[in-house]
Amino acid sequence: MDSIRYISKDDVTRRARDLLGHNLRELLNDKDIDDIEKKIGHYNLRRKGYLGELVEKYFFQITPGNISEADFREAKVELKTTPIKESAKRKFVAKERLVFSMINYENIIHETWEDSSFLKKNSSVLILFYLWKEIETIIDYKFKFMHFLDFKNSIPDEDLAQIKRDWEYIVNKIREGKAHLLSEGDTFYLGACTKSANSFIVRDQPLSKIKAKPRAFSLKQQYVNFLINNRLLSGQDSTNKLEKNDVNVPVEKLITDRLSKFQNKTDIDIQNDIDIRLNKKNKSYKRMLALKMIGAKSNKIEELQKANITLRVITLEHTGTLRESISFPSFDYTQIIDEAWGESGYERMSTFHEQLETNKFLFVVFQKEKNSNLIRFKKAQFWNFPMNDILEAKRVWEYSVRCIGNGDYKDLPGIRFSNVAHVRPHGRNANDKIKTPQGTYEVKRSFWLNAKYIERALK
DNA sequence: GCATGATCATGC
DNA sequence: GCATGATCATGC
Repeated sequence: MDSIRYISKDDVTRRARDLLGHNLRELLNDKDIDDIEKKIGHYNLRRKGYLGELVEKYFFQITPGNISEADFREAKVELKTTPIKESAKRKFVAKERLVFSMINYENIIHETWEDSSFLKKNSSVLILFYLWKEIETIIDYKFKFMHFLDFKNSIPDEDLAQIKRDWEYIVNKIREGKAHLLSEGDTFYLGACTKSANSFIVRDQPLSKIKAKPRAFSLKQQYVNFLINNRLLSGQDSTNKLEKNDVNVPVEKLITDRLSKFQNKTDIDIQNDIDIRLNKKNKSYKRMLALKMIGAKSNKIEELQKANITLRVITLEHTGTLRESISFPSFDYTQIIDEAWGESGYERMSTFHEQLETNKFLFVVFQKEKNSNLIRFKKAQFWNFPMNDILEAKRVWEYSVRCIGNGDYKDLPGIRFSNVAHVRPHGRNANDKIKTPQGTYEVKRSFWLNAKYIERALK
């Protein structure tokens, strides 16, 4: 039974404004605070998942019931609380992806995007952004911004078109009996992120006997950053956007089409074609060339950024083999030993696992010419880590964590340990060291995807 | 040819 | 000043 009625969006907005600049501790009376502390206990006061519930119950004084309906039934508003962090460069950034409702594998295969339960529940979402800080409990988080997200009206058309394609990609994968192979990296803006109390929970899927992890729809962290920048911080309008005649062309196609025009051309011919001169001695020569080929106005491409896609230039030997492995950022020895591979209700999944599940790559592939210093553009390929190989990546990670925990840095898994990934130094030089759990200092290292593995992925 | 360690250039 | 992406160098 609602003690306050919210008939319209305006009613909700008016009340929500009182939250901004404050936290629950300031806004609620002592009795409520007592009640909260008793009911959910000190430990759970650190669980962000509870904040949404508390805001609904104690601040808005509503009790959402049916999960298929919006939290504010009459006003048809869905409420979300989500953390942001202060960042030196960009003022505020999303701390996490924005998670929506669970994907019901059984039912969703019968839906279309237009009449999807996702759109129904989320046609109007009030997002309350709160400032996250390491030490605080959830009733101390201060709310900073609010934003009405209306999928049908407040998302740019071209992004909405991509979100629709993402939704369809996810649903089709379930229709093919591959729910267990879903990965957040499969899609661009809307992802299927794992969501469960721990990594052992699995559920049935309708078209395969293989159990799948529970997943929910989510807007990718990088896309939320874009929303924050553009909607909340009156950010600069998109100067890094690609120019296009038809906004309905998916970015994926736009980029591969643009690049395919240069197929089999040498770097010199390509420069002549687009009338530029780049310094070949520059270490990022090929990367700059690739950006020019795509038609990027700067070294960033908004469409890729929003989708968490990183452009990687790959150079094959003239024989077609790939010599160089692909690196991830270096890890912190003292942190990695406290991580768990999968998620649990309290811990996020390990950084490496997260990188594999969320990152997408745009490989721009060149090949060296025999007896010449010319390179030839071969192809562009979008790629993300296939979930078929995730257990092998886990094996490498687990072995690494064990070595680090034992202080056996010489035993870290080299390229022969696995055909998927390995650990290698990755610092500025041999003196670029960081502290280990044993208190010693070791050269920075990172995970790398094996060159042979990427070579196969490119075929 | 490959494994492994080391380093460089750039831009944030 | 440092992370990031992209090699380079060496030795077997």
